[in-house]
Amino acid sequence: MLFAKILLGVGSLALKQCLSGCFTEAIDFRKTLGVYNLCHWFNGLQAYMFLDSNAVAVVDISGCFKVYAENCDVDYMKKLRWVLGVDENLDEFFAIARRDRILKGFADEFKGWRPRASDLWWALLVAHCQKAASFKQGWGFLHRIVKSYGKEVVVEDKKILRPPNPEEVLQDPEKLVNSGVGFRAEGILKTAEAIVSKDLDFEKLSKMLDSDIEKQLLQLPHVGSYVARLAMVLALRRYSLPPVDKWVTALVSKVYGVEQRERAAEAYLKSRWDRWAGLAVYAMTITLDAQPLSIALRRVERGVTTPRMDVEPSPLNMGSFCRE
DNA sequence: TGCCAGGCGGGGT
DNA sequence: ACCCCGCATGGC
Repeated sequence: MLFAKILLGVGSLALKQCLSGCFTEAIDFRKTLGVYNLCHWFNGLQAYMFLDSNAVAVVDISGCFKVYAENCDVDYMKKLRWVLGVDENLDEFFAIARRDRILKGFADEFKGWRPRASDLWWALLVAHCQKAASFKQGWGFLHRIVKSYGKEVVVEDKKILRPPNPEEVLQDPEKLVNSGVGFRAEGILKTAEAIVSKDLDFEKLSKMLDSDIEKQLLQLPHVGSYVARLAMVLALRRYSLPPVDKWVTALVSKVYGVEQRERAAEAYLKSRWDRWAGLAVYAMTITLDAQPLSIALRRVERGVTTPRMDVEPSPLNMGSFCRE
């Protein structure tokens, strides 16, 4: 018994294989797995995805997968399909994108891409980290948070870093502060409390209308409409309310000639994209490599609106964080 | 060296 | 319904 514990290592879970198989759907798994994924979880060939606190899926770019969990009684196939967006029909979104000045190229290159859904906690953490920060700075925070807590699971004899859960962050808030998140720490901690206390609950939210989900999220201190809506895109696949920040406002204003105000940009995005406005914003950040505003604007002017693989870090290429 | 950021909240008008 | 500032750090 004691020997077994030592083999497993302190704090690591003993996971067994529950599922394996291959998807046959026409999905571009390389892009689906690669977009906005940290280097610990995607290496260009395969990705680790956390389906819940006790389950990890290993998915490769050909669409083959294995699911490891403590307990195989859960319907992990359903969770995996949700996380990968296998059953999401984006035809309408891509039809609008093909006629759009910014997303025209994206519509061609990313046909077959599906946004991965992250869990609500990670989605909110990502959103908090993007407040008043460039893409590079924001994802730098996230990378440091994951490394600083250093939580691991063992999958296929390899130790894989996983994000700290909200309990672990509340237990040791100093690691959060030491990750350099600055004033964002308070909002992150309040969000963690709400999730631990079940005031905020994925199952509850997923039954609600988009506008009601936003209202619920806005109850949290230091969560405004940007953080709320980005989390809705990332965790709930709800796209009707676009997360509008200064970057998107300036871009929309320049490209479509609308007044440079958040309200105007939002109204324009909703009228153009209807229920896909949030996904359109997300796609804009991907296709412009989440470059700072001045560079993004220049690229749109020159018509360079598909990702450039030499830009690093970018949503498609986040390996540089691991090499810092 | 400084200055300021892809947001929020609390203060003003 | 606006505008302005501070917030704590990192990045240029």
